[in-house]
Amino acid sequence: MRNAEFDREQVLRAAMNAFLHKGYAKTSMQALTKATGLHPGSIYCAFENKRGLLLASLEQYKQDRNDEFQQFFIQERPVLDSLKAYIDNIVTECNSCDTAKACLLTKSLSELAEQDESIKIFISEVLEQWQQSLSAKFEQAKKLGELTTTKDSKHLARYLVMGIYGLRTFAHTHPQSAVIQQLADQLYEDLCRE
Amino acid sequence: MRNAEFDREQVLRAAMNAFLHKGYAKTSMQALTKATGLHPGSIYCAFENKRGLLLASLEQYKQDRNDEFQQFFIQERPVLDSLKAYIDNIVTECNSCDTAKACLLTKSLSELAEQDESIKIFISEVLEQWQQSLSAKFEQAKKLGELTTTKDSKHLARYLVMGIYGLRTFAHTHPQSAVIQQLADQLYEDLCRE
DNA sequence: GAGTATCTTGAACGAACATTCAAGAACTAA
DNA sequence: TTAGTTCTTGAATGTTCGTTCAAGATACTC
Repeated sequence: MRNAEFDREQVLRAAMNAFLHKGYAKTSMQALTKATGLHPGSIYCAFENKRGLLLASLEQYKQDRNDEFQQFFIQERPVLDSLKAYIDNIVTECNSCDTAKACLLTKSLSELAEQDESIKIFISEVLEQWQQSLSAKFEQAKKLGELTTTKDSKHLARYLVMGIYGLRTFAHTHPQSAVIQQLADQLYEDLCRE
Repeated sequence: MRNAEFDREQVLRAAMNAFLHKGYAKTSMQALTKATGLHPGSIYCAFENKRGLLLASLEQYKQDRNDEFQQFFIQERPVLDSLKAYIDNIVTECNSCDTAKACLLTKSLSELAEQDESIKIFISEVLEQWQQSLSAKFEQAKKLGELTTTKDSKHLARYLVMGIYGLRTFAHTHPQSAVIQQLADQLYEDLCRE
């Protein structure tokens, strides 16, 4: 017996960054061996092929994003304050370097949805879960009396998700602009209105 | 002397569809020769290379989209009615086949922004012009008393653009869903409020 | 410490890629 | 009809791609 030598999470984060940077098609195996420090054989042994490495990276990305999400709502403060902090964090991402302003899930979805049905389904499910988490937070805010609106929590969550998608795309044409924060503020305001 | 035989617009629309369908990297020259009906030599003679064909396609896409935009506002009716019809048309696109729900500009931006600065600049400028056209319509609606809001027209245009970006991404995970229309309606409502 | 199972290594593979170019076809002008 | 110019054709090119696999290295078991 003998265990693999590499750190799986470390490898997957390196692959994540590579895919985020160049997209799936343009990220060559050569680039992936360089980024991960693994030789081709090891990658194929551990992840079957390039597609498998993307799937594993998406899975890791999902977990990382999930953990991050939980962190924002773990603190003792109004739910809406946590939500605002969560949105503002996304704004910060949008105003940072090119790699961070994109979301690996939506980027991969856009590139591969038409070519790979099962990847499309996987990503759609992850995004749906995220939406449901947000919906639960809106519901919580309503129950605690923080939020007074007649609108359905699920609708609010969808609207926020749509806004965040839009924000990220918008950021591509507006590097480090105060406009992103302005739009995010407007979005938050519209969500919490009446 | 002798003129080229092919119809440039027809060729560019075929290329546009190919790029929209598979993305730039995954659209091979072989696929492009098939889609356009042109032989490699003709493409390289007319557009220099694959990248040149994309640029020409983007230019054509810009013109087509511009013409389409103007059509919505040429009719004699309240500006806001035209705007609503314009948004609803996008909803229809989002609910149609996979190829139509994406925008070639944002799709190419997402794929190539980090690798090709001049393509990024070109696309950013086209999107900025679109935003300004929308801004002008909001301004017009204000002047005509259709819209009563304290908000800056440019801000409204940015918010709408963000919403449309988000709508298109959202549509990728929700094929032919009533939810898209619901979100668009909410977006329009938020824009025209107070 | 010998034997064995597993992991690592990286050169080698065929396939697919963007691009080229010389030969052939077609149109124009005289 | 002919000469000249331009466009079309598609096989060939060199490169890069994802993937394989046999040889070597390493750790565990008994």
